[in-house]
Amino acid sequence: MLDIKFIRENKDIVAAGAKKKGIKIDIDTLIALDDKRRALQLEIDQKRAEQNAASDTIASAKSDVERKAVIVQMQALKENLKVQEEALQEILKEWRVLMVQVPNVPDMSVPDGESDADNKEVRRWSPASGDGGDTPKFDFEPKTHSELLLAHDMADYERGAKVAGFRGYFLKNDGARLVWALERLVEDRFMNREGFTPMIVPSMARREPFVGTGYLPQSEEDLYKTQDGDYLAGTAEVAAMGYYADETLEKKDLPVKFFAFSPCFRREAGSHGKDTKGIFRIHEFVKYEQVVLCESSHEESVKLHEEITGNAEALLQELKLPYRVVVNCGGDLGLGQVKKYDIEAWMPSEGKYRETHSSSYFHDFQTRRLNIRYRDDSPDGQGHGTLRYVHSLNNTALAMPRILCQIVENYQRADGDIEIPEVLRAYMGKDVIKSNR
RNA sequence: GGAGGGUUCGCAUAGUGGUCUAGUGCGCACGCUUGGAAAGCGUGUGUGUCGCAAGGCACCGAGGGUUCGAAUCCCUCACCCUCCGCCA
Repeated sequence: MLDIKFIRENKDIVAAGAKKKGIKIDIDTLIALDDKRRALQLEIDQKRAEQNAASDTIASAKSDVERKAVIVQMQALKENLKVQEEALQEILKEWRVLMVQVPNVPDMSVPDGESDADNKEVRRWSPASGDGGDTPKFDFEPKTHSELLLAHDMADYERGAKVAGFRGYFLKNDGARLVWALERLVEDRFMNREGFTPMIVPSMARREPFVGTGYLPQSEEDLYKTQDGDYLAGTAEVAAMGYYADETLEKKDLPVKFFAFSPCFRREAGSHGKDTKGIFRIHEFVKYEQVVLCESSHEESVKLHEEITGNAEALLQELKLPYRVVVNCGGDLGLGQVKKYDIEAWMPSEGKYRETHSSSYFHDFQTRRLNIRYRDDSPDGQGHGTLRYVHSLNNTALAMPRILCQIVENYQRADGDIEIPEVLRAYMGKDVIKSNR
């Protein structure tokens, strides 16, 4: 949610931002409606002032006659007031519908474009050549992750579908053990990093935090919903952001950094036919997410955005997976996002980089909806500072089992064996996953 | 699943239809006092919104209703606590 004042004062910027994101919204209609809202609110306030004054008169009236006269007057006023209040309710209803549709304004550095095809590469890394790394070459035809997992009895999709339906899966043997090894790796790395609070957060949550984070009402069809009206979250961001909803934080405690774990559920509506083989795109997975709240400053947001992006890159570098970072174009940004980097790791079987991490910042778009504030230092060093909305950011730390796709494909050998990344060997207790020759 | 109690200005409490635009205590801020501190005394002490300002309006868990007027009465919901039942 943007501040209506900001929208009124910067309607051209807001309109241009929406256009860049490819979102249709008529700002003039919203402002015209807001004019009505303001005018009506003023009239109602004046009537209420009259009513409040009369109330004192009635209470202190010397005679019943006097009292009666004012009451009759107020009865008439009340009828009038009621009509206006109902009119205001109608306007507010419409106003809110429009307000939650207004997207946040993308950063200047976000490239124009319609879809992920228009995202711009920022940098590349590969274990062979480091920065500016080339895409790796195989001297044999690389198998797909789906084939590799099956060949080593690390996954079972048929029984997955039998039990859990389309996109259902079981992970077995070294497939399951790789996930557990990765969990321990990422936990060890983030617990050695300053400032992150480890959290296990709810996956099932009320509607409010979904609206607060910007997933609702726009993406209703991407979410699973329970018969009690709760939703299953596609990311720990939802619950982690909800954690401090309606609270005021201390400036000295900022930035707040969560290392949040949760199961994730995504309906993948509209992805029919995409990535149907293997475990790249599935309905249920687990993820460690970095969620950050910081003071209300663009510079601070940018600094932390680079930091949490770097955290994810460090992990991929340790795993020695070739990757690139892209800056997402306007059309590939979510409603609330100001800027987003996707990190994509190399997928040899496809000859493409595929997304493993998504790192974005929102300014106060989410926290305005969630009502998360902090008290700023007062300008003169005395008394209270003003309350401000914190800024929010998030990035994947590690999502599983998706990362297995890139691991097994990049670490496959001509003989069919899969090497285990060096950093995982201690956790796995071996160096190689042997094929069943 | 059943029964009861609760949710008030940072904290604790008062408040059962009209001087409640919410009292008191604690805390906090500033000032006085003091050699310094404590105590004491005094003043102040939320958020949002409209307004150049003076000031107005809204907010007593949330949403509705009754009334000229609601923290207070009625309804619905959320959460917390206690007990009973069930379960781990």
